[in-house]
Amino acid sequence: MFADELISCLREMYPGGYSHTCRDPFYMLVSTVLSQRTRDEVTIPATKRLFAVYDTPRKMAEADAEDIQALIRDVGFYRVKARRIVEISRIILQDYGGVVPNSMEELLRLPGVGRKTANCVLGYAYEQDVIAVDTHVHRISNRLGLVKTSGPDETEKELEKVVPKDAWKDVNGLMVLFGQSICRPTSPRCEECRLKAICPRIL
DNA sequence: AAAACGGGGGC
DNA sequence: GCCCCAGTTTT
Repeated sequence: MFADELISCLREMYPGGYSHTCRDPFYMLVSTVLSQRTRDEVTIPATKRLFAVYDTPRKMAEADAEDIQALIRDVGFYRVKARRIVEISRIILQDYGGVVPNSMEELLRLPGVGRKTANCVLGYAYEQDVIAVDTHVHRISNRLGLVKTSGPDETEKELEKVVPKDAWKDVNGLMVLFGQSICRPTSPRCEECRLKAICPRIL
């Protein structure tokens, strides 16, 4: 299967792409940190509860981490995430004048921000051509035989070779939607998948 | 390279 | 009750 075939197929399946609550860089950064190792059904409501109280880097920076913890108790790793969100906000306020940085190098200096989170901010909020590789993207790319890789960093490099550049920023959202509904981590719904005729079903 | 962080949902 | 999950940091 060729990557551009898969991408156009996924675009037909999910015409609007992934529907983000908000593409503001700070909202994208905080919501993406909250989403780490945690399902959407939990993180989306929790992020909305959080921003209903603290809607700017300044308010978040001045917040008590324990008050933030109380708002996101159902999110995985909520204690460390609450502390990191306060620290991230302080750095953005003090070092970047309240504006989320727009380079990989600067984003990686923020606590709790790795390549996946940084690429979500760069791709979704700043519209840069990057591929955010999470477990969905890594699993689906290998399951479909698009790449043969052992880790997310390697997957990112290999996908950049086979995916048309104008689709890079959409790969994550499309594969997350596909991975949540059809090509799930365990017990994928192959019978209702429109790719079943050409899928090698690796994994 | 492996462990640790962690509550929620599927089975 | 057990296993896995929109990762990142630490050992």
